[in-house]
Amino acid sequence: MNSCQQKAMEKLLHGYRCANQLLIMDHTESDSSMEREDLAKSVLHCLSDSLSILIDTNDHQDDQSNNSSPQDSSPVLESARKPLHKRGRKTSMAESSDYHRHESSTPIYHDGFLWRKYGQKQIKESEYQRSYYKCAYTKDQNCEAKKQVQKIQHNPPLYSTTYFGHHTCQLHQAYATFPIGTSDPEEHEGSHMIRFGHPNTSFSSSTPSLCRHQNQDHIRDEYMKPVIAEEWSPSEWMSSEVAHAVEAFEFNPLYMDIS
DNA sequence: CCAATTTGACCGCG
DNA sequence: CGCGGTCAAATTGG
Repeated sequence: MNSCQQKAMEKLLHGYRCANQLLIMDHTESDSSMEREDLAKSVLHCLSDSLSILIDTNDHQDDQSNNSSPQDSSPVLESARKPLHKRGRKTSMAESSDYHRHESSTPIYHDGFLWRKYGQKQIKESEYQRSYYKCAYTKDQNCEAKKQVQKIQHNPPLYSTTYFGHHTCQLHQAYATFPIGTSDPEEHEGSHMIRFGHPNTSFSSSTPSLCRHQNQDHIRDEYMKPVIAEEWSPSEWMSSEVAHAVEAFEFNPLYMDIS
């Protein structure tokens, strides 16, 4: 499995998790509409990103077969699709493993990951502050993923969310994992599935719990709350082969074999 | 009381 | 030296 496929796979998986999270959310909670919207957007973005990756990969392969001059063998991913930053003038962070910027009319808080804020700064040219987040599992699992959220325009409102690095943590995806191989329906019936619980991971005492809500200027922060899902069966949505493949991928993305 | 956020200090880089 | 990014002590609030 090449890196582009892997990338697409990761995106799709994340989209799957977001959709799943959306599905198991407590719809009776009044203040969850924002979160639902964010998650739905995340699903769309994951799908469109995966598509773009696959399309790019395809184009790239076509280029290579038609004309055997691979102009650029570096990863074609986000940087190629998103002309947000000038090429050849990369910042040190843009050069780092993974970098993805996204703009939307509302700030993205619920993207399916759990973040912890570690700073906020007034940026020179912008009249709005920039907020710095890192994965809540940074300490626990050395997950290096970070993101920055900044309002960049007032009317119409425009927010920029920039992601750095990729998630190496396992817990963030826990809500989307499912018991595999145990197809006994009794086992799920009436059982509760907690979003951040993972069947194969024990929680350490430093496992981040869920955060509080906070209002602050235009940068409003809201985090996910634990939600208990009832009567949800993964087999409804995924064939067992796919489920196995996904599990294999999650535990060792490099060894996954799809053709 | 505990954990997450806030916020000013600090630090490395250009 | 100024800027952006990060740290960590203080603060906040459930």
